[in-house]
This record gives sequence, C-alpha cells and structure tokens, in this order.
Amino acid sequence: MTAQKWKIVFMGTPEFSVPALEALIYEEDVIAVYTQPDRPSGRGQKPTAPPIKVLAEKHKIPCYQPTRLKDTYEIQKLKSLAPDLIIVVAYGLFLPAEILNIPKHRCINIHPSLLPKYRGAAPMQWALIHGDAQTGVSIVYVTPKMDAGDILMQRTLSIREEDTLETLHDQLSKLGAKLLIKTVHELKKESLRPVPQDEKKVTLAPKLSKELSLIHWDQPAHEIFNLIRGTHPWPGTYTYVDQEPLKIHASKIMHESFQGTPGKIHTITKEGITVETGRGLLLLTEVQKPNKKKMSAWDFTKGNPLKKGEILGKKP
RNA sequence: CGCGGGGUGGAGCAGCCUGGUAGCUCGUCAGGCUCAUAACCUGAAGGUCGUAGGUUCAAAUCCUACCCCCGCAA
Repeated sequence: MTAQKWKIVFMGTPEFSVPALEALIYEEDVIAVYTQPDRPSGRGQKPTAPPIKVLAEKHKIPCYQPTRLKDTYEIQKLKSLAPDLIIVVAYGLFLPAEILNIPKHRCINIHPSLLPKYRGAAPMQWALIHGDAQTGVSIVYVTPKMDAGDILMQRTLSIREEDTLETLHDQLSKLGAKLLIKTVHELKKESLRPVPQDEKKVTLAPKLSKELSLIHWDQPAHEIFNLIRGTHPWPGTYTYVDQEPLKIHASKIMHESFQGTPGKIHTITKEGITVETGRGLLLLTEVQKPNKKKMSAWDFTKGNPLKKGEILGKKP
C-alpha cells in the first residue's frame, strides 16, 4: 500500500487539538499550521504561544497566526498553499465560506460530541452536566453554519462515574485524533458516505456562563455532582463558607434521597464534608480557598473550623 | 511593568500592623480508658519561621533583593 500523503493545512489552538496534530504529522504531510495569535495569559499577562504553535515549531512547520481569515491576503495565501485538505480542531476562528472550497477535499472538523447533539463551544461540559451515560466524537465537514456539516465518521465513548471534564477532554481528544486519521484514510479511498445531521435532533452546548458555577444547594445531589465534575477544572464551581467563596473540586454522592436543609453541613469526617441538598447528601472531598492551593476537605477544616449544622452558600 | 494573596514542626492555619519564651486544630509515636473504636484521657517526638543581606541590645515580626506557589484575568 503506497497511498500518497496528502498535503494538509491544520487549524487548531488549545491542548485539545494537540493529539490530532501529532497524529497528522506522523501520518500525513502537514504543510502549514494556523493557530490563534499569542495572547497575554497567565500571571503577569505575558504573551503566550498556544500549544499548537509550540508543537508546530518543534516540527519546523510554518505557523500562521492571523487575527481573521476573511481577508483577501489570507485567502490568497491559503490558495497558494494548495492543500488537499484543511483540518480544523478547536481553532477558535470562524472560517469564511470562501475558504471552504479551497482544498481539493474541503475542510473537516473534529467535534467532541455525538452530533447533532451539543453543537457549540462546550459539548463535553454539557454532556457531563446533564449526566449523560455516553458521548463521543464526530468528524464533520465544515459549513458556514457552526457544527452543522454532514457527518463523516463518529465514535461513541461511555462516560464513567469518575470522569470529569479533565479526563473526558483527554480521552475525547485522543479518540478524536485516532478517528481523524481513519477518516483521512477513508477519504482517500473515497469510501465514505457523509450523513446529513438530523436537524430535529439538534441541541446546543453554549459556552458556560459564570453564574452557572455557583452551587445551588436546593438542587438534587446528583445534579450538583454533575455540575462539579462537568466544570472541573475549568471554570469550576464554588459556594460560600463564612462569607468567603470556596471552590469545590471534587465530590461524591452519599445519599440520593435524604431530605434535609439545603446547604447544611451534615457531618465532617476524614472523607470530607457531607452537605445536605435539595434531595440527597453530597460529600465534598476536594476544595480550594481563594489564593490557596487545592486541598482535601478534611485538611480544609483544620485551619477553617466548620461547625456541624452550619449552612453553606450564604452570600456575603 | 495588568491586579491581588501566600511560603511558620508531617497537613491545614494563627502570630507580623503595635519587634522581646513558637501558638491552634489535626496527624504521628508511647501509655491509659474501653467489649471495641475513626471516640475520650495523659505524655512525647518533631520547626535554620522560603533564601540572602540590612536595621536593632534583640527579627517569624521592620527594610531591600531574589526564589517558589496560588487567586483574578485570559
């Protein structure tokens, strides 16, 4: 088998795109990488190169960082690269229609959900927040409408109880990379039959809002649990203790139907702080105070004496 | 020069403003009480107070520089 390598232009930005680019570099001929401009980030607000740029430079692949693509110069440049395929993975920039037909085999995108479910910016987060038993990745054609292109390939992944956004992100990003390579192989063989998305089954997964991260103790324990794992480590969830915000990193459902006072501290043990919710008991195991490191809830209670019966979540 | 907080026995914190004996809640170890215990009682070990200078009779505490960590923000 001596299938020719395709000339690929890769567009991506965050950590999620890294496994895909790594796989492509190994399998195909990546002739150029597009990523977002270096942005001030982190402490000190120093301009920081996105992970994809770092990887591209390591492999000496030309890396472009335009602020927008809908620009005659950028479009001409892409045309002159004459790619066989453009692959988009969490790039963060909108691809104008003029670009979509530049590559011989169009543009494809990895999306971490089972499309048409969860179109939008935060599919993994919402899958966890809703407590879904499974999710997956989809490889679709890029269209002018966000995440609405025909589906080339799809793989499911079951979500485990102990999964958080962090672990799910990791798994889906790797699974996506694998599926991407497979998709490219199949495209070469012209053996794929893209399936249009069923518009009736479309659901949206918008970017998480800040208000979402405040815990409402009157909700059932399992919903709070899902919110915590679906936003860990970013943006995270928090409640108030002694008028001070406290970030909750990890929790565990202790009881599904206990009826008590929402937010009331039920017990404190080495396992953590058990809190009464709208329905059930939730054990907080890992927490973090502002300016402090993440620590076990038990450690937290050492320097911040909590009383059994105290109510959490009271705003300042 | 984006804003801000912090580094004190193994863990989490107080003490710093207003220099003068190293404190609290735990953990660990030993002993006791108990049918028993993660409960209770008694005792013990364990700290160059991030690093280097400076001021002072005296520095965890005041001053300077540096290292490391964290929150906001992205």
